[in-house]
Amino acid sequence: MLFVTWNVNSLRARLPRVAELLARHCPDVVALQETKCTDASFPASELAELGYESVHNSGGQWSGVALLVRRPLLVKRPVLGLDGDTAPAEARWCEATAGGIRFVSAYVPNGRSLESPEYDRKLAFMDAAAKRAAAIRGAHADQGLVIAGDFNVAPADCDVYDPRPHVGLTHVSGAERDALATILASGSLIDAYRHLHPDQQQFTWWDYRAGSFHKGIGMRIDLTLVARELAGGLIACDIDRDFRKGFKPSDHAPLLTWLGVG
DNA sequence: ATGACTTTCACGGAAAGA
Repeated sequence: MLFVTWNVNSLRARLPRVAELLARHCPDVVALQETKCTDASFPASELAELGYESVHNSGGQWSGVALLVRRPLLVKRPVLGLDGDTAPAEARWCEATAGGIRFVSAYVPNGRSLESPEYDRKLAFMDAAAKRAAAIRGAHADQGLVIAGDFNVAPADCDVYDPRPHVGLTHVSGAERDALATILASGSLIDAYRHLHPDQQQFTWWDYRAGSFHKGIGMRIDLTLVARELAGGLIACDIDRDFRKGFKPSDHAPLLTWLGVG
C-alpha cells in the first residue's frame, strides 16, 4: 500500500494540487496537516468525488489535520484529538484504522522560539503523543501503527541544510529531538525515510521566501514513523519535490511511503 | 536589510508559519 503525508498549508487553497497528487500516485491512505478548514468548509464531498473517504479534525483558521482513505478501503474507529493535549481546539491529531493499520495524522506545534510559551506547549504535545503511541500499541497489539505528519523537528543536523544558523532556534534543539526520540521509543517506531536512506540529505520543507527552495535551503521535518514490525515490509520512502514547484505549491513537499502490506 | 512569501479573515493589515 502507498501512504502519503503532506502539510498542504490550506486544503482549500491546495485542492487542485491535492487532486493532482491523488491522480498521479493513487495513494491508499493520505495524512494531511494544516488543512485550515472549519468543520463546515472541509471539502469532504470534493474528496469523495475523487474516491476518498475522509476523517478530519478541523480547527478553523489555523492548523487542522485529516486522513483520506481510498475506496474500497474503509475508515474504521476514527478518533479526533489527542489525550492530554492542553489545547485540543487547535485540532492537531486524528486517527483512523484502514487496511488493518492504525494511522495518525499529527501536526506538532511550531514552538516559535525557545523562550516562547508555545515552545513548552510543543514539548507537552510531543509528550502526550508519546503516551498515546504507547497506549495504541497496548490496546491494538494485533494491528500495525503509522504516525505521520509535520513534527516541526529536524531529527538530526543532517536533516538541516546548514545547522549553524539554527543554533538557539526551534526545530533543532536537544529537548525537541529528545521528545521525538521518546515518541519513537514509546511506540516502537522507526523513521521510515531515514531507515531506507541512512546517508541521504533530502528536505520536506523550504521557506516560501528568498528563493529558499531553489537554493536548497530546507529541512526534513515531515516524517512517517512506522511500527518496528512493519520495517521489513518497507519498500520505498521518497519525497515528491514536484509538489513544491509549479502553480500555488505548499511550502512542504509530500512524503510517500510504500509498505508491503495488504 | 529589522526583508524577502503565503494563508486566513475580511476588506487593511495583523497573525502565523518555521
